[in-house]
Amino acid sequence: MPETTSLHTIGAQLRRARLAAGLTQEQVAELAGISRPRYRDIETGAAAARATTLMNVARALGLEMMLIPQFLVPAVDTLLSPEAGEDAPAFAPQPEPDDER
Amino acid sequence: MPETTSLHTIGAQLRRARLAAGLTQEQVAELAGISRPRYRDIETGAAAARATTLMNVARALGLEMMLIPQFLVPAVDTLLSPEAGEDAPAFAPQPEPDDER
DNA sequence: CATCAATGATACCTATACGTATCTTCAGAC
DNA sequence: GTCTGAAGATACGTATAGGTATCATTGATG
Repeated sequence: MPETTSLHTIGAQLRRARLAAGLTQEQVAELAGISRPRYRDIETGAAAARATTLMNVARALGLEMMLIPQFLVPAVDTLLSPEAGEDAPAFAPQPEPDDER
Repeated sequence: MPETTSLHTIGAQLRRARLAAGLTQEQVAELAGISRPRYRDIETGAAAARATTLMNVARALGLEMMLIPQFLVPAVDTLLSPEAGEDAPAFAPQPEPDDER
């Protein structure tokens, strides 16, 4: 997976969280202590923020950055999608809402 | 929490994962596509890597970077420490092995 | 129509992550 | 003792994240 894709994935997740919280880019940027153009770059995947910046942005949106052992990722994914789970094989491909603008 | 602390926390986690995998700094650096001095800075918390760099390093160590809703962090923490859990309040302060060198 | 807020986008400057090279320190092995 | 590998540390040049300012576009509202 090219890392630009990873950036887009992270950005899309941030955007979903931001819209769910009813915040503007400017508000999130201020909460995270960065400028709006920079937050925009992060959300659109145009730039790779520093780890500390990403953590600040995530926290501003009620998210926390964590490093998860790969073999536990499916279990965590199940936690993240309450409605999709229940009788899923716990290793489901994860439909990915794909809110790509 | 000052962000230098966050960097130290991440670095300590990477170090634990690296030692558990029996790898040298040089090997992890090469797997992650960065130089040894740079990996060292990340592991010691001396520098804030880019998000993409951190993701590459994490993957080299069998970890995955994820953004978790804060209210789910305790649940995920429980997943991460199977032996510590069981009868813990699920909101335990997490003893933190504190492998700081 | 005009107006305003939110977002997309560009340019320029500074701060810093990153690569490369180099040196030192420490712990084992011999 | 020497030798060797892993890790700590520094310096310098380049690439890029981040700040500030500015303009354009879109959508809603009057």
